[in-house]
Amino acid sequence: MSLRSNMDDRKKRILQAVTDDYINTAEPVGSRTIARRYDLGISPATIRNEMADLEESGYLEQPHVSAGRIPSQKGYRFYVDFIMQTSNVSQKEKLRIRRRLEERKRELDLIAEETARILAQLSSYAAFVMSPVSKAAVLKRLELVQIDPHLVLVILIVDPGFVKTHLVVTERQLRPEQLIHINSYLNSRLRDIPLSKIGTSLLREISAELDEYSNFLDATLEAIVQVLERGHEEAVFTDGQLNILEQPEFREVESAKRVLDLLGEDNTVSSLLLDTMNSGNIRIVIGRESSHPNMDICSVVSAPYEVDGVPIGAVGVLGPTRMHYAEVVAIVELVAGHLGEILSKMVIM
Amino acid sequence: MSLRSNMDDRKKRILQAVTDDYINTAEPVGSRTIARRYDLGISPATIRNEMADLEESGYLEQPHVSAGRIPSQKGYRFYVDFIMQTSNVSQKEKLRIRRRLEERKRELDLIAEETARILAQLSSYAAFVMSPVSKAAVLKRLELVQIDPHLVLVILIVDPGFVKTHLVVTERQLRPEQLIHINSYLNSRLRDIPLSKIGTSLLREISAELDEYSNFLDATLEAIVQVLERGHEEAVFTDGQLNILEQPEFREVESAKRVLDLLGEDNTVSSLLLDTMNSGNIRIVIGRESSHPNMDICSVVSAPYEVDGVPIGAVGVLGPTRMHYAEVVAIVELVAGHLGEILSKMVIM
DNA sequence: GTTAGCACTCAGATGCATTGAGTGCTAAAC
DNA sequence: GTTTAGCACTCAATGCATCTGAGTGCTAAC
Repeated sequence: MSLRSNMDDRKKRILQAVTDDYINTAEPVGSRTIARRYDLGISPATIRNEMADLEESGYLEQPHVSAGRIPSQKGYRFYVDFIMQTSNVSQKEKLRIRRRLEERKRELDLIAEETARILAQLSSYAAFVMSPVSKAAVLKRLELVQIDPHLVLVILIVDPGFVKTHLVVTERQLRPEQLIHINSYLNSRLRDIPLSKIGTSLLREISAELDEYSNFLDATLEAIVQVLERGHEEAVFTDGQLNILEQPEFREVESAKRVLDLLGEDNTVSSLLLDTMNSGNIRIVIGRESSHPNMDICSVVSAPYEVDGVPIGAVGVLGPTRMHYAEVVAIVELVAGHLGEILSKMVIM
Repeated sequence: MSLRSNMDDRKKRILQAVTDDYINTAEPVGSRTIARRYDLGISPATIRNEMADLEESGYLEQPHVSAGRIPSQKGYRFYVDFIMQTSNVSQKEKLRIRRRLEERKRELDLIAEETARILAQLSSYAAFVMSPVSKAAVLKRLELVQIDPHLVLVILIVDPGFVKTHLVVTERQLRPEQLIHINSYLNSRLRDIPLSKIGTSLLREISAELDEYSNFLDATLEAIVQVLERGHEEAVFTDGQLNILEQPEFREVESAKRVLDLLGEDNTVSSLLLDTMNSGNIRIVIGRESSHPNMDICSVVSAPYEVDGVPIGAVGVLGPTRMHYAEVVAIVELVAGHLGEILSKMVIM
């Protein structure tokens, strides 16, 4: 008998090799594979013997006798506790993640997103909603409200559009009369300016003019840019991709892939919705009627939504050509109608 | 030759029967099926003849010679244009939809939701995030800001917590001094009250005390309830279910179903995350180590996130037992860390 | 014009042989 | 004692042939 412990170094390396390989390939790992892929300096036969030991002590198992080995639950546990070392994420990656977490979505997008979710649930197919396009929107007014000695709430009133708010932390404490001064100055410079014209250059100009407050202003103005910048590009929100997979025609992985890829391509869906918006009517596209090759097994029902009689966006449902058209048409029309109404109510008179 | 048009009434009814049946069953429809299920008063043989005609004129097609018929694209088009009548949605249903569209999510939930999305993307598995639990939160201050003669912005400052804003449309126009009066009165009644105590009954009381403004108050107070009411129940947000399906172990529809159902059950996931939160440490649960039967083919990596050193929630990733543990552990830790930091910054000092 | 009867077709299920990846065991080599 | 080559053995996966049954089209009777 050897004095080796139950789990010597070589066994560890083999367990690691099996686990790593299986994690990557999802195929049972044989002794030859390990001998080839991992430079352990031992022959397949030796590895076989070790693997047999590892199986006996419960770290590996065999799906069937002539397959390779896979880690057992105990094997994974050992791997996690004693073998693996957590990979470290690059600094750049960390920053990117941080930034994404800090990003806030604009109100309009939230509504579009929620609408997509509702539509998907109601229809049991995939749904998408294009958020409103508002080309001619102007900044109607801007209001600064002191929440706290170091905290100011920026309120932006956009017409035709919405009220947006944003919190800004101030380094230096501002007195109320200072805030009022800044507030009225900003209004005099920004009132009735189209959002598309409010870029970094204009704001930098303003910051220079009011340079005594530049410290506070920079943060505020940056917030304004952030809120407004994305205000005039349309975005499409999708939901219910999972519903698609419930449909028997998409049982086969390939056909499901084709459809999901389709939904992934932004411009396909968004150009379809733009068409619908411009047409001003509910539209049903069946299979190859669409120009898109991958759409031959799908149908789409889409409808525009309007504010003050003007179409400003569109919603749609995608399902198999074998779709519950009657039901879906009713739902799409209903949701488009409601969405238009809700948006009209949010518009400042 | 008959004088009948290309598409007489009986053909229409048969096309309708085939389409309806196929929409519901996803199986090619045979003549016997139609004779049995739809009361057309004709025998299968007659239906066969009609179906042969419909196929010749392109409305139906056969996947293969000994299968039933299915509608062609042209068939669906005819069905949509001339046969189907859009079903109407019940009044009750309409209201329900309307209400869901009008609901707004609270800021905290949005952050949790976005975090889940990021985590799912980074890990390529399914991700979930429990939104922060804040049992002892109190209403620190309440601010009313006139945006417009008929529009008031309600600002709620919660400690420890967040700033929430809500727009209220006022029927009657309020003078600035009236608003200030209401504002200070509301503050005197609500300041430092735990959110859990601010219920409809307290607010109704206040409304009665200030009954000259009750019209405006009712809307405002309702908004407050809406914003705060759900403030102290934890919610779990999930994302990346689709990623799960990409894993080869979940190719089989049944096993995928099991996992997706698991993710659907709120309390399974949330109790797991609560455990993690209370443990205060990153946790790896492998296969049957969990008590849940359907989890035997999955692993979960979860970590708490903290504000001021106190765990207030948790995030997690679910994948097959064959999971990239090293990578996922790093990602989960990173995201939990960032989330805690971001939330601390949102807290009012 | 409608229907019953019947021969015919073909996808899908079932059963059986073949193949090959991978094992465990034995005995030789180190 | 440990490692390795050789070999018989196992069994999932694959390919192939057969069987079954749903559904058709055609013909002839009603």
